Amino acid sequence: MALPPGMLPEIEPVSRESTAAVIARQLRDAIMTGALPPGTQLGETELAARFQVSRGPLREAMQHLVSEGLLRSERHRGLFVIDLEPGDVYDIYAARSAIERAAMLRALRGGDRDRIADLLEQTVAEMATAASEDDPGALSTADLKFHEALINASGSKRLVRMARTLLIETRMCLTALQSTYQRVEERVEEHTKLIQALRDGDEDTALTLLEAHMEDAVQRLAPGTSLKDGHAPPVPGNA
Amino acid sequence: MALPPGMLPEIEPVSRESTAAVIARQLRDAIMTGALPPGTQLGETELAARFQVSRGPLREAMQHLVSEGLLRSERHRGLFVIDLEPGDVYDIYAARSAIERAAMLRALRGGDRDRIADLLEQTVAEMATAASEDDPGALSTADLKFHEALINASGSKRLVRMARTLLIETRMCLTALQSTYQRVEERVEEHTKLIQALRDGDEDTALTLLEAHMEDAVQRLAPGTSLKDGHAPPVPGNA
DNA sequence: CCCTCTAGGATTGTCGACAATTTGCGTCCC
DNA sequence: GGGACGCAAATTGTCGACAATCCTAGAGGG
Repeated sequence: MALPPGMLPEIEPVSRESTAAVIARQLRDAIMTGALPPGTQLGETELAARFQVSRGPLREAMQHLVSEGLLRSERHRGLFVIDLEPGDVYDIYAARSAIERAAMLRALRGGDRDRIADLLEQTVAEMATAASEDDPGALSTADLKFHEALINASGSKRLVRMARTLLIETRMCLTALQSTYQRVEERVEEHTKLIQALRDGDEDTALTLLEAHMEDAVQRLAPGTSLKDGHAPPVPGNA
Repeated sequence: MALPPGMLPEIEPVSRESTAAVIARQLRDAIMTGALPPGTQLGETELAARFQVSRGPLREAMQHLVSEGLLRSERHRGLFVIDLEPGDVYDIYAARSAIERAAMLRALRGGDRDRIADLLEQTVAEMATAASEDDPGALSTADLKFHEALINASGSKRLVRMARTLLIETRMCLTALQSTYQRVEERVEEHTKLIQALRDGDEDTALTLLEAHMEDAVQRLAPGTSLKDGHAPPVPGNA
């Protein structure tokens, strides 16, 4: 209490994060960016050696990722990075559509629309920067950040929690099918229009644009499917 | 291959579930039903002794529940059952509204509406039975089963995954505030109308009814809040 | 030549013990 | 008597080793 407030802002224990959390985050990033391609088997012993920790904390990290849906565990067989099938692309975007629609609604009605819009515009600026530097990875990251910010702005703990995995999976989709075939200006434009509708408090437009945004993405990543159908086609196959 | 197909249906390894999964499920049920009240501290050593397992698998189970949001972990302090604040009730139902709306949409458009409706009617029958036996616990369970069935019927892995925790939290709400103050007939009636709208393929009615259903529940459990507002009031406080 | 059975290797699942950290209480000094 | 310091108990975090289980490769028999 002898310390004057304002100094040493946010002093925190030297190790704020648990070891397992650190490992989980690193693996998450590796999966997200494609450093660990889908289907890869993760050996506990090998990873424990690489991270310089025993198998205990590592197992905890793995379990965490399993329950998040990023890893698939086969008993007595091993852990594998999930591989996204065409149907999953549909499923991910359908779920995202539900979550982000709700987040948008809360942002629209919860007040502070301008503040939220400002935050979002910041991420769009990042997108523009990444686009001008021709860095597709950074572009995708900024894109995701936009949606993450939107959901955070909803103020709903549970929407945020549920969206975390979805956004990672989205990133996996974008990494796997890196050819987005979309002009960057168009991509930025969609987000900008979304912000404008939010700023205006125009619910119908905002929700419609959001839906269209998702629909666009699905049709780009998994041609032939549409969110408007109730179910994804069983398996497009390898035709 | 010597066994004729059709016999011994679904023979499975003696231990199909991992130890941690069994423990997690048991704790989940205990939390759900209120046997472990919110705020309870769970000591690893004590639980390990009770379950007759070492702390390893038990820790895994705990971690699982933490990442599901049912337990709150404080580093070097212990694990506690989450306690739901008034704002959480709002948050839970807002999230449920988003998920179930999406599920309903997929059920409506995905075909097999009649089959789904039949499944749902089965759970409503369970509700009626529980009501006639004046068993509020069973009534809540059947109620949850209705919504679980609806979400399962959507066929979306991710909607199902996200809903799991939400439904458990809902059960916690119902247990904590057991006085529902709602006539059982009314409760059954709401679900029945929902099914009818689904059967008819009447999207507008179904979605509206669903929204109203959630709104009703929120106003009953957390009076003074409404899903129509963007944010829950910061904290109703103890006025 | 194909199928079956068996032995080996490798991986996960489980356990008990040790180390690190936090909290609460008792003591000491002012 | 009040406050700060320090010790001790309890709890979690971590580790290495052992046991159980599963896949694979190879030999043997039909």
